[in-house]
Amino acid sequence: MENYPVVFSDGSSVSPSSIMMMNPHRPSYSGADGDDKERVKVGGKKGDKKEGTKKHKYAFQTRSQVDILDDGYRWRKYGQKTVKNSKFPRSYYRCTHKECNVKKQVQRSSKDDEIVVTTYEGMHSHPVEKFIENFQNILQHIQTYNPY
DNA sequence: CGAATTTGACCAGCGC
DNA sequence: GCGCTGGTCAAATTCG
Repeated sequence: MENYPVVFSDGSSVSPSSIMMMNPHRPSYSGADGDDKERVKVGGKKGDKKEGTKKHKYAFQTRSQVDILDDGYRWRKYGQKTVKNSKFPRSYYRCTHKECNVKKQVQRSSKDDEIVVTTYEGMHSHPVEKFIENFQNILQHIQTYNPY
């Protein structure tokens, strides 16, 4: 539906570099989009203004029974909504940082509950709180789950 | 006690 | 113009 790059890890062509792209630890992290002060639509309670600012989105489809993949950041769930296309509700997470407006959305496939689609939106403007030395190991672990 | 989570309500966009 | 879907906030609750 969207046009943002999608990386499939359940197939076999997983791209860890794509995931690392949102990791500030990488020197190449800066360059994806210098627009981290994007104005996103925030509810409608207050006088909000919808800016035409483009917001980057990255979707990752992983095969895992755990929807919460620790990527080094802390996430605070701010909502849960049921999607008509899925029997399972979609969870909305947000980075628990002062000025970090990075959002993360986790959705499971109705057909394959083991398939979890994680969509990252925005970019972290702060260093990783928890450095995961086994980050790539986690990805490898996910790939290992490939039954094919 | 503080922070994160839960759940319902509210709002905007799109379709009809 | 109304209704539906999807997305976010806010208050209360629970967890650590």
